[in-house]
Amino acid sequence: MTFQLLQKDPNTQARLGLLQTPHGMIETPIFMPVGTHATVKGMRVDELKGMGAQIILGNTYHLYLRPGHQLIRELGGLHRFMNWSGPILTDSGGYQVFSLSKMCKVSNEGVTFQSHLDGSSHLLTPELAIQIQETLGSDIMMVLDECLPYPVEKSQVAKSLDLTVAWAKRCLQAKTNPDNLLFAIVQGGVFPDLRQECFSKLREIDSFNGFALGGLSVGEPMELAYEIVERANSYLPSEKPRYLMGVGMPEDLITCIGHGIDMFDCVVPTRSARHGLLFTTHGRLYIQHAQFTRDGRPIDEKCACYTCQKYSRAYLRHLSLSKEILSAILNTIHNLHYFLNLLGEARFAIREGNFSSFQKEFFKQIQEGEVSVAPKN
RNA sequence: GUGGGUGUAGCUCAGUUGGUUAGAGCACCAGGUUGUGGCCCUGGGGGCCGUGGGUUCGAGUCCCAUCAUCCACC
Repeated sequence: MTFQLLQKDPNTQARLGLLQTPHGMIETPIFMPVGTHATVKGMRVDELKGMGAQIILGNTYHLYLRPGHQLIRELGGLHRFMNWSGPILTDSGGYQVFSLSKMCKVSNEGVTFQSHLDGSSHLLTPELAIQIQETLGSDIMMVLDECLPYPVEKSQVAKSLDLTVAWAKRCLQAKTNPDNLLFAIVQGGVFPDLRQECFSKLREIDSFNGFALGGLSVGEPMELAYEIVERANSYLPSEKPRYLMGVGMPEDLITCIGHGIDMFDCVVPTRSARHGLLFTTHGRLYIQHAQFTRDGRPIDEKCACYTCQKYSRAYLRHLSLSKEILSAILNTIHNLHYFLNLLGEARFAIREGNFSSFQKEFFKQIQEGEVSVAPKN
């Protein structure tokens, strides 16, 4: 059994679990930092481990185009290549084909797209998506799916479902390594009935190691996404892990854990860090704001991260405005620490059986904002 | 010293035959950012048009002087 459900919260749908992968166990609920180009931007792997990262995400689309999956295999596989010995989840490349490539054309066979790097043309099939992920040495692979934008006609979403299901089946058949895990992706846009229909068809195939909810947080109001997640809890099998792809903000994570989600990934902590947006116990803080010019306090007085131990808001503001490399590094350390620590606290609360009060306290502190904004100049 | 060029937003510059309330990019300030292109999107504040005269109904624009600055030649 690869997934072990340890505990369920009495008042919410929150779950505590253990997921076994070829490179080790991970505790769920979990947040997976995104390492697109075989690196979590700005972070050394010992720093990642030090702040409690258990599993990271690599991008099939990017690594396939550069430096190439075969090259990575020649150099010992993705783990050795990037010096990360823990578990790695790889996406299928589907999302990036739709979001990054210059043009893409979907057929039953797969998706033809033009590289955003050099314009070269490629055909990504379900079989190739699996082959690339196996070649990289992924611990958790994702099926190739069609990710539709928002808003989109229901009829088009319905039509897309059959393709996503057919591709999922082909991905399963293309899988050659029994050790690696493979997750299916439930699509269906913001339509609960289509979501359930998609799941039912995937369930018939029934050999996936987990189920992901895809195609959310692509521009729809978060309330709609929450509704999809909440409803999915009723039909997703409790004995398999559930992964909400691409989500999200701290508020989204805490809400969706309460709806039974086990795994998340999102670029928000890392990308926001590079743009100066920091997450704190009391909500978001944009470090470039003039109010921090002479603020000698840390980002978050309750935070135990390296950045908060050593540096002031005033210094971090200066670095961010100067676009210094260290700005991205220190901000990323803080944001990732915040996200990973938040999930750690959530797991603790579930273990203690009081996740709902943890949720309430979390939102209370976020909404309160900062008690004192800045010292007088 | 002589000849020529340039002075417009913090910076780099547009600005039509003289015609409403002088614009842009960058910077700055403030929102946004959800399966990563070190971005991107939206809004905002900012001008004695070097200075002083003159012509004109009307001057950033034309004329004179002056100051600053750059280039070339003595």
